[in-house]
Amino acid sequence: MAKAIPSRADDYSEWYNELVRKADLAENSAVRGCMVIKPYGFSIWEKMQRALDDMFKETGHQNAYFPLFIPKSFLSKEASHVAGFAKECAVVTHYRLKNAEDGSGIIVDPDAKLEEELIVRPTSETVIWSTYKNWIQSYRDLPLLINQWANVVRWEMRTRLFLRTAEFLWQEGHTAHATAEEAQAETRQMLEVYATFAEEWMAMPVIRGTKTANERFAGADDTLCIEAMMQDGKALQAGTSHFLGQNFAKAFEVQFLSKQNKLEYVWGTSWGLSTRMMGALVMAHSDDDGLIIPPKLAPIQVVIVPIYRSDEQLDAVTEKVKPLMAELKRAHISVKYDNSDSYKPGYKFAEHELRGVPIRLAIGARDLENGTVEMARRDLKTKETVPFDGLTERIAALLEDIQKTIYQKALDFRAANTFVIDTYDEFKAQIEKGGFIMAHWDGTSETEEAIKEQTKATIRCIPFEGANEPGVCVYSGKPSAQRVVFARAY
RNA sequence: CGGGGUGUAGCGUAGCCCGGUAUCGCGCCUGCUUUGGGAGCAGGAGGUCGUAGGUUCGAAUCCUGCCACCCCGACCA
Repeated sequence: MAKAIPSRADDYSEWYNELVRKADLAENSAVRGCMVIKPYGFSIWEKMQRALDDMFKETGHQNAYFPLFIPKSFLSKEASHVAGFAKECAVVTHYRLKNAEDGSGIIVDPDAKLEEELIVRPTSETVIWSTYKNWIQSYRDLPLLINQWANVVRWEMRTRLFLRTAEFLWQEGHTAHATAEEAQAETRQMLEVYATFAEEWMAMPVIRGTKTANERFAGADDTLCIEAMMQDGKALQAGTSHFLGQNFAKAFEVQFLSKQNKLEYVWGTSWGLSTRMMGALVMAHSDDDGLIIPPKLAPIQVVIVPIYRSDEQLDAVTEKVKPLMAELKRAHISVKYDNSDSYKPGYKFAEHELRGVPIRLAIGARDLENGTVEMARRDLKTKETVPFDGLTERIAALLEDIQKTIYQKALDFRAANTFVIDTYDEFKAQIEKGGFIMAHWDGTSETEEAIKEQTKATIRCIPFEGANEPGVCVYSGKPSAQRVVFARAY
């Protein structure tokens, strides 16, 4: 039978799109640039949410919710912020529909025009800071550590499932602090939360670093990010954490009285991580047979497929499986017994591989006789026959091993596709082949722009670690203090 | 918004150049046999060919407008 999904090597975009659809994660909606996240895809997102939310709580944050609509005037208060988002905003201008007088259908009632247009939030800094103005008066009100889970809308020219949709789900943290140092520490701390999430939960290694001025968030003094490498060698920005300085505090007049009884502007941060991570999950680990979901994020960690010829055999297998399932659940391992009679085992095997279930068990008459079970791991596609006794411990250990193995595989892939380069000719040749390029940069926007123009490569980040040797810029030959990460990006 | 491509059954497609109301596969329904890697056979249901016009005795096919989607660019998490 033909492969369900095109090979990664043929056309990476096609492979990605087909996989997202076939694995039942999401599909295009009838609404331009939006997507429908299907139940299976959403269950993975829920696991991501829970993991992140726990880490936010551990670091002292609370959840809240702010409005979807932003009065136009709010958005214009911070000059660089509005400049950054103006081109991609959905705008509400009316509040009522009516039947057309000529009977041609429903039209917007021209009499129902809003006094002031509402913007569907592309991000919530402005509504939130206008609220913070009322919440903060004293140093005793600080720090204010708030997160919200929400949807936002950015009217992108070109969309792509999970990676860039007109509407997407995310969390956005917005904090206010008494000092710049404290806000900067918060920015750095939340980046580390994201990095931990990416590496320990998603099994996806990331480079932590700072964005250049060109790539900085609109309204921030400093933008930190984590960058991951996808299997086609392109970079994906997986999370950002911004130090907002006093920009929003000044724009929204958020001031507090300090211990010294001085009126001061607060210092802000914001940080966000979106459903784009679902795309990252697909592109970081999957193979031509389907998804490979890290065990820690898999909605189903173990699937059990019974092999039988008669109802009696099925009953016998079911009796054997029942106590095992109870035991797995006690060990907090999620398990599904796929006893549907509609499909044959081979079909079920392929289906669960497509969906990325980490471990598959197959049990038939032969196993009942021998006290064994066939255990298959999704990541390496290997299988072995193991004793039924002690299965729970074996499965727990294997889940951990799979989590480690796919992380290591991604790390090795990144290492094999990261190149230290010192001449512009080599730079241009390598960027065509993909991967990360560690090169010196003179620190100017002109050089960054010129390289982007000529090679489509951008500076993904100025990494915190591992590139701290002086040299000369690969483009201009001017002095450089450290190497930066160049790549083509999503 | 520029450049390219596609729109035919739930999904994937042939037919279009050279007009005569539609091909094949998957899926779906029924029955029997199957079940340790995507089952086999037999029978069956399902399409105003994206949409609106035009040309013609006759349009999936030719012409024009519109719409949608995909890929490449600009924009971006």
